[in-house]
Amino acid sequence: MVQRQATSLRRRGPRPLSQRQRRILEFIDTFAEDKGYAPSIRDIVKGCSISSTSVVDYNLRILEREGHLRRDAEVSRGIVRLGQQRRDKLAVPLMGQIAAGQPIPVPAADTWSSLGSVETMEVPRELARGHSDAFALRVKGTSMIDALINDGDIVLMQAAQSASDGDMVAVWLKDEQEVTLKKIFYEGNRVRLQPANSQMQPIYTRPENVEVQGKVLGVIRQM
Amino acid sequence: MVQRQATSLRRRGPRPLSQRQRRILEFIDTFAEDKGYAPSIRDIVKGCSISSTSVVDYNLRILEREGHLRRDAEVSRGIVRLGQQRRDKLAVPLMGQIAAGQPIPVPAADTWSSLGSVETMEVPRELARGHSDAFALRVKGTSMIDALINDGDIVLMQAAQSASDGDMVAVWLKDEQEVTLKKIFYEGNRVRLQPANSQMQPIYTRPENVEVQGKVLGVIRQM
DNA sequence: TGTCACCGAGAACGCTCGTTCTAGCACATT
DNA sequence: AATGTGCTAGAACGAGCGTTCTCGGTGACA
Repeated sequence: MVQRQATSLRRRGPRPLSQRQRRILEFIDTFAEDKGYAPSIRDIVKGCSISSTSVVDYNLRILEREGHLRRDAEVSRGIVRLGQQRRDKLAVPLMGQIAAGQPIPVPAADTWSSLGSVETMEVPRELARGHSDAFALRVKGTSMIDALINDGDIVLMQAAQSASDGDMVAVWLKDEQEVTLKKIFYEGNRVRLQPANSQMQPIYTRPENVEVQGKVLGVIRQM
Repeated sequence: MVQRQATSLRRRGPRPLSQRQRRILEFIDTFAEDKGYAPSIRDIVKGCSISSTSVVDYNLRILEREGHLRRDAEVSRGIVRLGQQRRDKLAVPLMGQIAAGQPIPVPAADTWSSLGSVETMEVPRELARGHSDAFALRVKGTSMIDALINDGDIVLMQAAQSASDGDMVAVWLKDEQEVTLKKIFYEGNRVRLQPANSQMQPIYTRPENVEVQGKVLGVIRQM
């Protein structure tokens, strides 16, 4: 098991977690979500393919010292996860607005993971369907109305440079200088952009003119 | 300990809990909230001033049978409380479908509080805006498309018999024998039903023809 | 008066589980 | 080469804990 970390990094600040420690944390979460109570140390042994309880105990001490969980001594299943939002909600950054006249502001990896000051909102976990790097945008204007998206709606997005046929995507149309949300279909030497509203007509354009900016995971509208 | 119940009452239906059983349930909740994990049977013995673990076991069996909690056999602290929502997420019952041809199935108070088998989904608490008796419906068909609601969308509803001007409501149109989602405006001797889509025309009808069935709190669409 | 369902008490059995002790390997430091 | 640190392994101890068995008491019903 080669997962050693440079010692120099450990001297100062909170230490990065080893792969095994991250695995344990993740297992504790999924176990608790699944069963409704915390795993025992031997549950973790089995769930993470570890050979001994002492290894788990050792790593749990570290995780407790680093503030990721709390343990009550001598208490079965006394592990309590700390500092994480509720299991069935996903906190996504609300990046700003999406309007017809400008590209969408894609989060630059470190923009909000280090700097935690961006507004976030919680969405049902089912909406994101496993995409943990999702982000949200508030729609400005009614230019997306043929995609059944109104002024003020919130779209849950995932950054992407390409898409598959039928995906609902945010595309930047270079000629028109605007973004729009449409279902995308690649048809040989042209691209069909199909509104979600069946009563509306699709847009046909050249492949060079479209630039996929992200996939739409869902829409939330508050009345 | 005088807490005996009339035997005749026990024969049918869900039995009322004894004082001791209510005490145990309450203790489980406060313990879990306080510590972050479920109490052991001996914790309950101490916390409820009971003299034996078998008494707790006996009552826990009853509580499990009555659906107040779930127990995993042979698992320490394997008690999981059921039927109570967490504080900062909102679990709403997914009542079924809403289609144009039929009224919405309003939850009849006891329909899902006793019978716990209905599907539930979790929504962002902001969406419900304080309405804790909200419920959800899956939209069937594209008849609501002028309200920017598509086939498969989920609408978060609150039962209501009346509405204020500008509310987005589900109304049952008696003459047309269908439900639709519109913004409602009372204009003297007529009612204006305005689609959310500004490109669509409003419907005007007689007040007697409309029957408000619920307010729309929000819309969730999953791609 | 006897039977039965309901309920509580006490004790013992045996698995569950946290803890701890010893040992060993890899790598860095001195 | 000697020492220290980070980490993994295996095993055993002992307390925690769910389960179950026996015994007793109370009230309802016939």
